[in-house]
Amino acid sequence: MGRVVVEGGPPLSRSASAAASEVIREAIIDGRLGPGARLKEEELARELGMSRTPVREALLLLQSEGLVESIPRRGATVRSYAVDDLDDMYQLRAVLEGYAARRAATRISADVVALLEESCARFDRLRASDDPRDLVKENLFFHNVILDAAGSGRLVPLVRKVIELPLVYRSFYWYSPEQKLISEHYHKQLTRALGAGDAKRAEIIMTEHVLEARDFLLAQLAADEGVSGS
Amino acid sequence: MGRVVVEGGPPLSRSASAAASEVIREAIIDGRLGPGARLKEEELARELGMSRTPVREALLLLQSEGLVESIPRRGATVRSYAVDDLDDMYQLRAVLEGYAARRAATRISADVVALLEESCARFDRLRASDDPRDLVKENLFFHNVILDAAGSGRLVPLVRKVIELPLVYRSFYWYSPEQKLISEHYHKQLTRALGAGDAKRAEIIMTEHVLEARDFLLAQLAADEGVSGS
DNA sequence: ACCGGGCGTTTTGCATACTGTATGCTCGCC
DNA sequence: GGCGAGCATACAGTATGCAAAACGCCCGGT
Repeated sequence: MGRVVVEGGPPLSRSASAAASEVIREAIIDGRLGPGARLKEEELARELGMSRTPVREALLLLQSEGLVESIPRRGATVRSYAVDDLDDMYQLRAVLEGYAARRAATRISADVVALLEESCARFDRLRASDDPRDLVKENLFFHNVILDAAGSGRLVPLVRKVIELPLVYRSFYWYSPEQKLISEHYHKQLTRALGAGDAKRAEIIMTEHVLEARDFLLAQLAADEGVSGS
Repeated sequence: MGRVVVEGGPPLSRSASAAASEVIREAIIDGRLGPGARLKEEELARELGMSRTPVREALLLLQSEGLVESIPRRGATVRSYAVDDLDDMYQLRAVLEGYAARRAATRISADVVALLEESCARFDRLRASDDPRDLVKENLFFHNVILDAAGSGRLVPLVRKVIELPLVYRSFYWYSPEQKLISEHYHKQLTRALGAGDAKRAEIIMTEHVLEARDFLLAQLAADEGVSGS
């Protein structure tokens, strides 16, 4: 079952392997490929209209990002995470993003703050939407802007590793209207603190923001006991 | 010029790509392949006695680890780090290892503390040695024990990424006798704080320890202006 | 003499072909 | 009838071949 599992829209990058990693990553993050799903090289290659080689390279990349797990002679699967792992990752994320916020506060420029404000506005508009997908993207954008503003090249790939994964489980997380509201609030507060150059406060807000996200997610998981949304 | 640049000793893994990544990583870390060195796929394949495919995969892996830099159509080189990058990485390392120490304080067991004490003792003995290599290893061991004691599976690979790199520049860093003494002191203090379960203090000590290491390294770099050891 | 364009070489990127190993099934033996 | 060995199959791992892009070089022009 499930014939066309992955399928990109736009013409994509000119590099086949990069295109493959983008498409597969997208598919994993927005749930088309659920945790535990097998990723057969040949099948993916066929669906993406390319040979196995770039697919292999893409899978290798995704593995290094922690999205994919690969057992030596048995192929790759979408990595599934235990609750304890998620807890761990969110704590790490809190530490790292807190640090990012602290750095960003003293480095951010006015127009980047404007970007954050715009993101907040869009976030507000998207809250009404039923489909959480756009909201997830907007949220990711917000956090990425701060990450970039931190001005640490090494930080970005590190955080990506810890950020993207939990997104797999986001679907039902974002269904909570209160959570949407609270997240928007923290985004606004964060924007203000960064605009004011208040490093300590930005760090605190970000840390709390992430830890609350963890709490919500874990609570949902405990309630729904292992159901993987949609 | 350098014919046999890379060359492993033992029979290595039975997986060619894994073997390749190990050999190349070793070569980079211990300096046989200096920063900026070009890594031509065919050349490496020839020297390692395999085809280009596993070499490509190895390079991809090393790229994800930050040891190698690859420009799309122009091949891979050993990544060279500017002073600013090193600064960045050490700050990140301070944050991450500080967090690790904090977690470890409440999770560490008595026998693991004993391990740390033994490491301190060995460290003390090794201080006399001219060759810093053993000292580097002992230091790495100490930090790894704490990392493991932190009990966060996600933390270890993350820190590795930030720890391994600066090791390239380690050689002359450890030549300073005062630095040896100070490092040993911090290791002892850290061991005590962890043994006492004092999380806050362990974090502070570790953070300062790493940041001081950064300061020493950067000072050395500024003095020697771009000389790469030996 | 210096600069710009065209050609050859080098080297990556992708595709295809082959090999080895793990898995599941069936058949034969106990 | 249950169990283990052998076989078939499927798939990852590796090798090789091909095409296209980037770089250096040489040559002609100004």
